[in-house]
Amino acid sequence: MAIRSKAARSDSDEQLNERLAHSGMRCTPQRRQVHEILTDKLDHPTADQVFIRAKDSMPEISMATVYNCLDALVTCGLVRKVNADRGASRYCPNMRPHAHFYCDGCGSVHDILQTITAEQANFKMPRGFKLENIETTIHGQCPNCSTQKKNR
Amino acid sequence: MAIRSKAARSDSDEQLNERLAHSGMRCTPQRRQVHEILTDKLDHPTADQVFIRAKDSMPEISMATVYNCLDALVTCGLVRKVNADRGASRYCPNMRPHAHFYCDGCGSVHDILQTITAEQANFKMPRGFKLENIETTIHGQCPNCSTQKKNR
DNA sequence: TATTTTAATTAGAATCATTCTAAATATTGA
DNA sequence: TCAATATTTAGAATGATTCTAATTAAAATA
Repeated sequence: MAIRSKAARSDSDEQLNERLAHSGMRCTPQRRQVHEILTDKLDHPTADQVFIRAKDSMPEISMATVYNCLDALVTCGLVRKVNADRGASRYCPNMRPHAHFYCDGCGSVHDILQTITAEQANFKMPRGFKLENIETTIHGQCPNCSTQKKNR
Repeated sequence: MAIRSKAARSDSDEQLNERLAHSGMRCTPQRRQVHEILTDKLDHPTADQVFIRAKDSMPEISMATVYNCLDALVTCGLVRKVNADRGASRYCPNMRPHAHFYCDGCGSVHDILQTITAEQANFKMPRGFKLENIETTIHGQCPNCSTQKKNR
């Protein structure tokens, strides 16, 4: 069950509305639903997982719509698409700068609320290359996987 | 045309041989060919591009073999698989620690011979998470794309 | 409000990159 | 040489995603 008040929900709903409108897109029940799924549980689900969760309360929703909704949310800047390998893309509603921890054991993704800024990194870019954004992915073992490894 | 001496080539050939053997794999003409393609031109080609280049001097080679060879090279530690988005994987024979610059204009990938170490980054990992490796991807515009953008 | 325009949803086909399968070849070791 | 093992090959199968065309919904306009 979602642990947010009605007020909090309608707040984020308004923001959703506004952001979509700003990109010339409509706020539909499906987009609201997909957005809610992402903000409810911050586990970086794949399109497939979003589809399964969405069907609970919206049995008619189609996979194509889930992709459309996710795209819309990415386009209007409410969600990030995360790709650590060539597996299915994952979606993250946390738009503050942060790094992603990627468990090489089970493939789970977790936010690490820190980043490396361009200044901090002080990359000497070759002539002509324009640095716009630094993305940091940390690979390792999540708590589950690292204890399992020990006990083998 | 490749700009390396025969001596340099046989050097890397020996290394290839050794590394493959170390992982219990054989050094076949196809693997040699794929390895040479990667070291010849450091443009991070996709499996598809490697396939096209390999066919020049080995018209019989199959896509499955290219994948097999690339896997073999990755497994024996001579090549890295690079994934900046969900497009085709790219392959990089530079095994020294370095970051990748990814041009959002044309999708080209370039090595940046610098990295961020775990110490430098000083990530405060949540309890139980084991950091093993930090991967840095820089997004931006390559020289070509950034001048094109200006002149529009 | 009725009508037109535009956007979004849907199911299913198509596509792309990759992996799998099974048969044919090549290589290594006994 | 013969057996065991690894590699290559073509093509089928898979997984994730995108595309297509028809339908439905929403917004804008008359």
